[in-house]
Amino acid sequence: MRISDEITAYILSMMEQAENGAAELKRNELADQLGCVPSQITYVLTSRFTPQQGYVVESRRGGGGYIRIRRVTPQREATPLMHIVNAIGEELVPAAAEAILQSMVYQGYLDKQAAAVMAAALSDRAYRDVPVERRDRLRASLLKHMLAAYL
Amino acid sequence: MRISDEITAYILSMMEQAENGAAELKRNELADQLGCVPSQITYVLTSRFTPQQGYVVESRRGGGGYIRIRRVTPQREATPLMHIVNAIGEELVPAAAEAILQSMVYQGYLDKQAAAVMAAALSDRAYRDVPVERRDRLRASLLKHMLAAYL
DNA sequence: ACAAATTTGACTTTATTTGACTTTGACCTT
DNA sequence: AAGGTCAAAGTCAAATAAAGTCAAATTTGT
Repeated sequence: MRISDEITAYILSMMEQAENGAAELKRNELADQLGCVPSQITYVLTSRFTPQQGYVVESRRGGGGYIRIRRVTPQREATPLMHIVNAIGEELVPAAAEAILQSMVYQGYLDKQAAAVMAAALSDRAYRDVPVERRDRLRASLLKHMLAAYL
Repeated sequence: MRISDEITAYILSMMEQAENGAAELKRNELADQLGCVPSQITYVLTSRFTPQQGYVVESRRGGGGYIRIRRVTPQREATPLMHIVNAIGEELVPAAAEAILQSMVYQGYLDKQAAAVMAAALSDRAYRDVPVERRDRLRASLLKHMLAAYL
């Protein structure tokens, strides 16, 4: 069995145990327990606990640091919102981003102010320092993360 | 648990207790009570009770010295949001971004959900494709644009 | 066989803790 | 008034603790 699957399973079971549904762990400690290098934990987090999959990950470095993983959608029936999140690919052109936001507001999933904030974060005007060819990827990533946080 | 968090909690509870809302303490005494070195208190003060986070710290050395921590309630009119926006420089590290959002929520400029959305857009997690050395610039830019849009 | 996913480890960055040393202020003493 | 003593608080850098990054090496699935 893949070590990354074991890590995934372990985290999932931690989340079930915890009464608030959030798993909190120490990267080095867990790596040690499961016999892998710490960066393997990071890998699992970025490949299996993404916003698209309905998770939010927070962390802190330094003494007393930690990693916390929360589920933001009720696991079974995905909100229509998550459907949309899933439908967003790896890249997102500005017009598509606009369209998604507008339709979500229209359908009542998003309030106007939140949509305005997101629109600002998805506009090329905020990306002066980002090379043009990277912008659509960044835009897609930002939208997914923001939507997950909005839930 | 982090000793610095304990110190923080202790100070906060002192502030609640006091009828004027200000905590007054003796550095060496408190360090002794909580079992840490005195400079640890200083560390907590500079890392968690900054003006950015809405606190003012005054102190006096020498015999009969003390440290007083006050929460400064910003008068709304005097601090038009745009000032804050202007105060954000060209670069912004994650911790500073967090502090700004928290203090704006506390001051009632931002509702919690909007803050959560912004936090998601300011987290390194959303920047997988952005080179590390460009992230702080992007973060600053995004926050400014989002705040402007929120108004 | 090849592309995608995983595994590994060296290196970087951030946060906290600790302690030796410095500065300041109040109160004495002469 | 001048200086000395001691009780604070301040400074700063080293030590420690943790998470993040990145790219090379390996494994897996088609």
